[in-house]
Amino acid sequence: MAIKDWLPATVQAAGVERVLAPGQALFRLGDPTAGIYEVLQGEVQMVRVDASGREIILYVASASEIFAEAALFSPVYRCDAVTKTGATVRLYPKAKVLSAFRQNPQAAESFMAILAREIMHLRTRLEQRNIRSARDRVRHFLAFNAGTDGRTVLLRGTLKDLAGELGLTHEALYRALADLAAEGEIKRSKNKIVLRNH
Amino acid sequence: MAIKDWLPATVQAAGVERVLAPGQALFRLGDPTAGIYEVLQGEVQMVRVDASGREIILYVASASEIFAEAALFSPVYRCDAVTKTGATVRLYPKAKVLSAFRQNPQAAESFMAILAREIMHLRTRLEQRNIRSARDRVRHFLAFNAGTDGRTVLLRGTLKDLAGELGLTHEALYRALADLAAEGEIKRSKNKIVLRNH
DNA sequence: CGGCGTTTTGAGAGAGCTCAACATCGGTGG
DNA sequence: CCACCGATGTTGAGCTCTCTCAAAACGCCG
Repeated sequence: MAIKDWLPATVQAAGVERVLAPGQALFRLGDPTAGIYEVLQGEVQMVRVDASGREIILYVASASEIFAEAALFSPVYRCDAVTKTGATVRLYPKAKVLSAFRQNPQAAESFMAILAREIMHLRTRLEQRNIRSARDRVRHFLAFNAGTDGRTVLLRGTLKDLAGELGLTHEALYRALADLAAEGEIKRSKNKIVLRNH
Repeated sequence: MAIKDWLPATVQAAGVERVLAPGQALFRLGDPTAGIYEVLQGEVQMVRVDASGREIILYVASASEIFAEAALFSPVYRCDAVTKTGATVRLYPKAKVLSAFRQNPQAAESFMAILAREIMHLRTRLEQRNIRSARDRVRHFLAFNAGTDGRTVLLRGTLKDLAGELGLTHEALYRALADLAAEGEIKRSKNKIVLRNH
């Protein structure tokens, strides 16, 4: 769900773009919250530093994703946001977003719907990770992401990206797909996979 | 975050309890949405049946958890909710909840905050699952769940439960904890674990 | 005490990871 | 048009780590 589909136009207009150099921090733990961010290009890592100085990664936001939603409801950021490779982000100021929600219950409802859907999606992915077998994990992904016909799965990025999303190495994913195809359970095409009932 | 801490009292009063027998369905794919549910006791599985008749599990809700939040924004349920072992749930009717949000922006904001926090938590858990090594996964958990002193982690349930949350077998968790303790990285007590800087 | 669930330790096997080599594809520039 | 290059895709072989199965110690509660 893209920002432009639910964020009120007035708030969208208030968006501020910012280009981050590799290694640069967008905000740090304890900084007063400015608003929510959308990743336009690159990746932004949310990290927290533990007592012994090690970094723990909380989340890695990629292009088109929103992060720091919780900042709307907290006076300060609860972690650091850093980009390793550089990134472009857009900031939607907290005050503008919140006042839009207060004046426009419809907008608030849309935002809640987005958040609720994201929760559902994350829970499903987490459930997927409970599946040990690479093959079954791929099956779970395919079944859940099948289109309206229940059989066709369109692939967005590369298989390598998909491997990351599934928590597998790309080799394991290639092998699982090759096996499933060899046994006739799926049929692979350029940018899609078709499930076959057997 | 318990329901009673954020759901307006008027809506809470409208909650309806329901006892489910083992194997019973709470709702099915396509049923008109009634509202959101809270699990009081037992477990409720959200499942979807794929084209070839296999079940894919989307989520398993346990005691005190809320599920079907997305139902507030959809006319029909998008999956089945079934309990294997029996459960008690409480239903908060959709109309009551939504009207409370419309009349009371404060309540809407609280709900958004809950959802945003849940997203953050889920993302962190998902990131945790990207860690292969049992030991490092435990480290990630401990670092993230350390109290205000950055060193003490209070354990809520049993270690077995924790193993499930971490996506490890209980044996693997026991061994990882034993190793960390043997190397002096942590100190274990009755219901807590203390990190030691070294 | 007896029973049940959690915690703990042991041994073995399997599955995915790691490292490595190679194929394939798309884009770029001579 | 072709050579080159980088990234993706693919396959092979070995190893490590966790899972699985098993057994026993421990703690709690009736």
